[in-house]
Amino acid sequence: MTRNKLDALNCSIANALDLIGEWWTLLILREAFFGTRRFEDFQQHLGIARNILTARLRKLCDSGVLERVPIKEGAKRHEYRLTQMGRDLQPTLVALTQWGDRWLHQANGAPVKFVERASGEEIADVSVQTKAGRKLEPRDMAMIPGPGATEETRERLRLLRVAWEKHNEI
Amino acid sequence: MTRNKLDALNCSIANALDLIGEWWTLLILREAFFGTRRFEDFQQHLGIARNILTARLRKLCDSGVLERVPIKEGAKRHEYRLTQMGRDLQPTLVALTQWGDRWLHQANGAPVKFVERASGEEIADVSVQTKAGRKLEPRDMAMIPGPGATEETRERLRLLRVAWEKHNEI
DNA sequence: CATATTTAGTTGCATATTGCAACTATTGAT
DNA sequence: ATCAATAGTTGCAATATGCAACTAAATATG
Repeated sequence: MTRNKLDALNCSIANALDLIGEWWTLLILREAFFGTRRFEDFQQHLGIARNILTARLRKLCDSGVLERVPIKEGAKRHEYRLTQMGRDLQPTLVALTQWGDRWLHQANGAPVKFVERASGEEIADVSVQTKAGRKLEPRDMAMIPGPGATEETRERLRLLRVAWEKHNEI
Repeated sequence: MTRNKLDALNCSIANALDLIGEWWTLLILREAFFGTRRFEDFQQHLGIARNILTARLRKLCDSGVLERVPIKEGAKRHEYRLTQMGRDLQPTLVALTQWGDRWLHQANGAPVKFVERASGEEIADVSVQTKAGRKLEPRDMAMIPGPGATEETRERLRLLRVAWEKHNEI
């Protein structure tokens, strides 16, 4: 995709994918969560082409997901670190990992388990919840226009609601 | 990426992205959550090339994320519907949407709001939690080898733990 | 029932993206 | 001062995507 008419979609997923939806990008970010910081390490762990890695790291830095900082005070070499914006992708990455674990079984089960650092206790499945913490299944969740909705988005959501009232299903 | 050496990564994100990480795929799934079911509707709403849409829908059906069912009893035409496997991507998609809303501001705010259908109450931010429902920040979460971990994965996680003990940060 | 119009693709070709491998310029180590 | 490692860049081949025209079957219309 050359995501050119992207704005027309009026969709935060489209905007997000424009930044982090390219080939390799989420794997680079997974590596970053794994503690990888250096160009050579990303390259070797992932087996990604060097020119592509260059392009992806640049884009991630430009957009603020990673930052390029000196290895140590005053050094000329640098490393790539997650910013708050990058760390904030954690729920997305964990949700995607759990989905993969659940539906795309590795031969012997999940390669990696997520635990609370302090207790060692395994974390819960990432889920959509009310503010009170009640879990919501897809059918219990609805979409309504937000402040940035275009007229087209409003119309589509209206049609969606009408269709729901007929079928009561996704 | 021709994700060929993908297994070597021993990573559920890599496996998941192999299925749903291609250009357009997550946008097609967003459309499906929006209620879109027919080829022409996907094509028109997204503005995707028809041959690519064909390829993506086929792959999603083959892998069980969507299913191809007759429009109505006995009809020859069919539509594409989310399976349980597909609906199970909801937390991932909502998390990604919220990330986009938070960090990639549309001109006027979020285009779409997610609410509980019954109450109309806005949902919470998707987050990583303990089983007891305590919210975990990235620094409070750790990764340990799961049953499917390769020796290489184990070694990397060990190094990650060592590095953590030195720096206490991601 | 015959014909027109939708629908759901397929095909061929132009363009863009990615992979690969060799090359280069610094940096840091000895 | 020399050398190896690091972090890229460059050029070209292989893939993937975009675009527009074409097609066949299914449904709608008169």
